[in-house]
Parts: sequence; C-alpha cells; structure tokens
Amino acid sequence: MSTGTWVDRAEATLAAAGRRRGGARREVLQLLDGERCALTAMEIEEALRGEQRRGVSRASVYRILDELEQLRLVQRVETGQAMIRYERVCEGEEHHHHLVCDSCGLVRPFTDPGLEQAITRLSKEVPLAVSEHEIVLHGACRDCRDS
Amino acid sequence: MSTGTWVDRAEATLAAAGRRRGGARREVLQLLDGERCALTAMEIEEALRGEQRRGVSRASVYRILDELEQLRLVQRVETGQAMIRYERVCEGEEHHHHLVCDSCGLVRPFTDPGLEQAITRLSKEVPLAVSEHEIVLHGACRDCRDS
DNA sequence: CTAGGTGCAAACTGTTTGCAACCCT
DNA sequence: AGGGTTGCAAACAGTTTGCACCTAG
Repeated sequence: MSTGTWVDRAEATLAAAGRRRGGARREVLQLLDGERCALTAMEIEEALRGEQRRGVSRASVYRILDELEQLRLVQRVETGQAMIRYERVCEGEEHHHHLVCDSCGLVRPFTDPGLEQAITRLSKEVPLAVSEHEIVLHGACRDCRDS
Repeated sequence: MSTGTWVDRAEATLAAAGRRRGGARREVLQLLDGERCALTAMEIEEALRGEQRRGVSRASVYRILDELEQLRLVQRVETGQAMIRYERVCEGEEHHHHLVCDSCGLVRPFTDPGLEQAITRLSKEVPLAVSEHEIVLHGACRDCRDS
C-alpha cells in the first residue's frame, strides 16, 4: 500500500479530519517531507522565508505543527537544545532515534533493531500504557571531537 | 568509597573546584539529595520557599543548577513538558530513565539492565563519542488510564 | 579585605493567543 | 456566504543576565 508520499497521506488525513487546504500548510508539509530528520519551528520558518517560497508566519508554523502532531503526522523530538524539534512520522518506515552533538548541535538519526526490541519488551512490563518512546544519545560528533 | 551522601560528594567536588559555600546552594543540594526523581527549576524554587527554609531566588536556582550540571553532579532530563528537569547524578547507583504520563504530567523513574546493555553496545557502533543517553517512555499512567 | 555567592528586576527567547483579513469549498 | 486558515503583533513562560550587596575564607 502507501502508494503516495508522506505529503499525500498527510493531506488525506487532514481532509478526513475536515480541514481545508491552505497555502501555509502546504509549504510546511512539503518542507517536512523533504527532511529526513527533525527540524525546529524556527528552522522551518527560516527555510520557508527565502527562495521562491511564499513565506509562512511564525504563528502558522506553530499552529500547523501542533495540528499535525495531534493527527500523528509529525512527532516531537526533544534533543535537550531548549527548542522543540519536529519530524514527520512515516508508517511502516523503521522507527529511528537521535544522536545529538552537544558541541555543535548537530542532530542525526540512527536506527537499531535490538534497541527497539528491548523497548518493546520493556513497554509491557512498565506501569504505564506506553504510546511512544524516545531515545537520545548525547556526545561529540567526529568533527567536534577532532578539533 | 562513597561513605557519604550525594550532598557530601557534591560539596567536596565544589570545594575541589575552588568554590566557596553559600546558603542558597546548600539549600538546593539538600533538596536534590532528598529527591529520587527529576525536578524543574521552578519546583525547586517553590519547594524552598515555604516552611522553615530561607528561600532561594530564581536566578540562583538556575545558576546553581547550571554549575552543578557542569560538574556532573546533576543531569538534565528532557521529558517533553516544555521545562527542563534536573536530578542528582549518583555514581555507582543504577542508571535510571523516565516514564512520563502525557495526561497528568507525572514523571517516574525506572531501570532496566537489558536496555542499558543494548545502549552500551550501541554506543560503540555509532558515529558519535557518546557521553550520555536518555530514554523517555510516554504514555498514560494507571490513574489516567482508568479515568 | 576581596573574590565568589546571592537577590532583584529587567532583558531574552521560544511559544502561544487575540483578532481582523483572507480564501477554500 | 461561512467557517477554517493565515498574518501580525501583543502576551506569555521559562530562562538568563546586569548589577549592587553580602558573605565566606
């Protein structure tokens, strides 16, 4: 299935939720679809300001991200950088987590089946109906380590 | 070793770093020592305001937490609640992670050796000199699930 | 005595909200 | 035509900073 891209699924989900279309949201969806890792609201705003884009106001970026989060089309990622990051949620795609360089702020995704397995097992043993999990590894990336 | 409490180690570390003592810091250390899980700066400020305590200004709470974090006496915990939480770091004590109820905001610690093992293995495979890791499980706690 | 520690209040920064204009449907 | 969508600017909330006073050593 999932013949379309994430954008397609997102637009379908939004339509199903009774939302109309709008230029600002389309821009944000398009941008998020092209990113493989998490962006902050401000990074999104900046990315959409330049070039031939129409630009999207800060308030709209936040409103749209909030809306997409509720529909489970994006998810928050907390990297301990005092800003919330958001990334698209792809069904079927392997779940990934994040490496954060505390020196330069770089955020990179990584995947590990063994870890997912451990989390899945753990989720059943814990006194909480687990709906999501987040793993962040902090350290120094190669560039920062060398310098 | 570690014949003393965390407070003792903290005071020793601070002294070794050439810091003087101060009433505000002593209060914060004492409070953190009595807590088993992460507190926000504001929770700390409030806890120290009442009772027979002397009270510590907001600015000092933040400065002290920042100082303690640099000395690795406390660590930040990101629970996705838009506020940074801090908890003491105990050497030798089993590393723990967090369960967060997205409904009522409750934060609870948990430990899992298998998970630690998976993380340790993973830390060696990844393109980052990993210094810390953080795992947060989100969901609904029992009370929130029932209601 | 004197450098570090502390409180107060103002400044900052990321996020949220109120409201009027806009534009899909 | 009408209600969701957007932009602007003001309001917020948590955090940080400047500066004067205080205090441990």
